[in-house]
Amino acid sequence: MNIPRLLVVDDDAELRQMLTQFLQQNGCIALPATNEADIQKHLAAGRIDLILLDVMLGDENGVEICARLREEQSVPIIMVSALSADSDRMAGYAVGADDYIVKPFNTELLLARIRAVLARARRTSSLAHRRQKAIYQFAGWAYDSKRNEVVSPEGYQVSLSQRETMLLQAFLANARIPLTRQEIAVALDVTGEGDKTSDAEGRAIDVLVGRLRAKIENDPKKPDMLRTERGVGYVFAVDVVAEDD
Amino acid sequence: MNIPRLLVVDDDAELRQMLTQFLQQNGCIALPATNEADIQKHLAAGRIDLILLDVMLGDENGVEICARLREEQSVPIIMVSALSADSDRMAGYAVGADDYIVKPFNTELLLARIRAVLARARRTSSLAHRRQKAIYQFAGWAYDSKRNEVVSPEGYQVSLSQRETMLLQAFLANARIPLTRQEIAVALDVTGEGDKTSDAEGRAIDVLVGRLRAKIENDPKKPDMLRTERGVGYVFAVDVVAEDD
DNA sequence: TCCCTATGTAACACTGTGCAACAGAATCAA
DNA sequence: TTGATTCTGTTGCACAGTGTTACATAGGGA
Repeated sequence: MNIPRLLVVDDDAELRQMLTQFLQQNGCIALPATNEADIQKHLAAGRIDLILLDVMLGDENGVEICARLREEQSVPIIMVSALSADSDRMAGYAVGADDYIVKPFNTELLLARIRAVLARARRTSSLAHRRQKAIYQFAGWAYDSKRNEVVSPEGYQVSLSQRETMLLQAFLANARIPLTRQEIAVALDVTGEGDKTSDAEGRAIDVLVGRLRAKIENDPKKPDMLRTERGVGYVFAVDVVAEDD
Repeated sequence: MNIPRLLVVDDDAELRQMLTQFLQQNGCIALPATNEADIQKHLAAGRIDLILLDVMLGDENGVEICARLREEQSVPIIMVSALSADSDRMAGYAVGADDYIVKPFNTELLLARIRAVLARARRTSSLAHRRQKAIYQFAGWAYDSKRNEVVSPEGYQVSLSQRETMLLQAFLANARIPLTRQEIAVALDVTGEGDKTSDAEGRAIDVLVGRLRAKIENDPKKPDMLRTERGVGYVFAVDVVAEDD
């Protein structure tokens, strides 16, 4: 198992220093950050397993930052705050924080919660770091990722374009989980370079989904597997069996 | 979007009753349990999205149960306890609890944390143990939650919109229990992000009910199943049988 | 009976989605 | 290189899903 990489976001230099040091001593890689721009930089630069986010960041607001991060990332976030009022905690949870810790906190407790969140993320980890399986089967279909072939239940071979293949892979890896256009765009943008929003804004995703439907749905007009979740995105609504090679 | 199914584990009958009722009123399906055997039974019987686990269970110990569950299941667990000492919380997190709530707790906060954990699980979960009741039968009708199809007694297939489906699910989960508009609005807004009152204030619910009636009632003018409870809300006045897949 | 309130619902407006048609980019064959 | 073919994003339009509004109607008490 890899050493966890944490991002410590706090505008109080002393506390930040203390926290990073403490975490380093406890087997983590702790990177300091002071504002949203910092966070984005780190996220772009490399893997971050968890963000420790202070709610009060001078002129920025941790809750808002958390909400924005959630829109595009699924990196776990623990909010840290001096505010213990229920309404504050609820605000934290509402924007998708994974946990909420009130200052001053017992450092051991902090570690325990970090471990809990990391363990959960690992247990359920999604798109990114998952071992590549070779053959996927779903609803009679088979997709061989090695040969990049798709075979229908009747035995016909269907050829998918590169883009369609990537889309199918994204769905196979997230069977039964609704994906937003935003998420799909990110999944399709493997380089991580391009402007992730560009795809999601237009209708490119819709059209692409339509094209995939045309190839793998029995009746593309009434999608059975690749369903629309209005106002959300799309779900691959079948069970997928993945086999090692 | 499915209605979350929670398991409320507590040996105090009164508290258990209060909790399940509160959760039902807030758009969840809440199932009561008193001990580990109960939990195992429910897990084996059908889909459970989250377990609310009291730490003190008479002669059993919630922390140990949690640890055992963690070994084989990845179902999210929120521990509930009267103990607030840091060491106790750490014990909870150490065995893999997703959250830890101290009694007495604000019920709104409880809801917020349940939503947070559910949202997290939904975002990332990929494991396939979403074994759920697949088919509901009522008054000759059948609703297949897997294919999301409704079939009339005569065998005609009826297609419901997403919203209508959610409404039907809410009624199926609360057959014979009158639901207020407020409760229905909450059930339709499982994510809890939107303003829950918005739906209930206007006539949106009424219109939606009308549309569902138009599709599943024999004579929509004289509703047989989906009855109006004047001054209260609506009741689904038929018995519902749920079958495993 | 009248009156007031709750409910039913048609009509409308707004938004999200499906998709055909088009155009530029990429790939391939010769 | 040229021309054909395939891939892929964009655009525009039709339509479906859903909430709102306005008005009709039903219930129930005085």
